[in-house]
Amino acid sequence: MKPIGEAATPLLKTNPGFVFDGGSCPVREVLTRIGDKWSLYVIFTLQPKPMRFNELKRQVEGISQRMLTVTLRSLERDGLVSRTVFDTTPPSVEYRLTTFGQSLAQPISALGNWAAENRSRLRDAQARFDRDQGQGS
Amino acid sequence: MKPIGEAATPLLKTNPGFVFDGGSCPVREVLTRIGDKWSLYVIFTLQPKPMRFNELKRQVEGISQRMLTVTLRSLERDGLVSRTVFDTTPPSVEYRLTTFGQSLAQPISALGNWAAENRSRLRDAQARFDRDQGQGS
DNA sequence: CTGAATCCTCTGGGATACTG
DNA sequence: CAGTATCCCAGAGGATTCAG
Repeated sequence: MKPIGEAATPLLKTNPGFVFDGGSCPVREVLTRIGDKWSLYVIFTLQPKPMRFNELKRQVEGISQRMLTVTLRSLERDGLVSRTVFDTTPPSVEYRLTTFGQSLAQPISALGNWAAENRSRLRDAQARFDRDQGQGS
Repeated sequence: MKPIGEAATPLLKTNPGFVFDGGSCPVREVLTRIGDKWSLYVIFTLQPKPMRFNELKRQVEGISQRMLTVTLRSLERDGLVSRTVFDTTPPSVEYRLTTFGQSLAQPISALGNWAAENRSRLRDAQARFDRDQGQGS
């Protein structure tokens, strides 16, 4: 009996077969892990302060409850986020970035900076490309 | 959708207006663009030197021909990669990173460095998590 | 050699309903 | 409040085929 689900319909892919060979590109490994639709946003949102589930869900508005759960589980599994349960009358769970998770936020910031600085250039290039394609120069 | 960071964006202090929004969050925009399965690898592979299609395909081994074509088109559209056709008897096309593309390689390297340095820790955390889950205490 | 087009599969992920 | 379990669909991407 697996806690997360049967092999047929796994909520989380804790499947051990996903690991590539030892010599694989680490970038690929990392991007495969946190390059999904929500991980980075959750990490970012948790950076300022720990949050509870619903608070987090509100902040990362747009995320479905399922994906928030899945994403948090993944991040927890990676040791990037810690999960603390308070067995109060209304159950509350606090999620917070670990030091490890905070360290990941650094390189992500670099990418974010690049993105912020070059977004317009990117869009411009796209527009030009599309225009040229249409007219055939 | 809606911004999840409110007005406060504590992580990227260097970038005002760095908000997680589908339309205004540059990180999301960039990741949506080059956060696919192959773009980064192609950029990486092209970083040392320009390459032709098949050579590139060999280097990024594992990529399908279709995805290489699609990926290159996207990168070209974004102005990250330039495409030069040599109308020789056996047609050859050279792809090379633009200066713009090279600049993107920088932040990606930061992420890559983090990945390389923390891969074992990541795996360890995953293994521990999975083990704990499996035993169910 | 370079690439476009088609087919088809697999999985990410949203909506929803149900537990404790 | 904090999840968990199903259903289901869109889209990414591999394999294959055709074309310049």
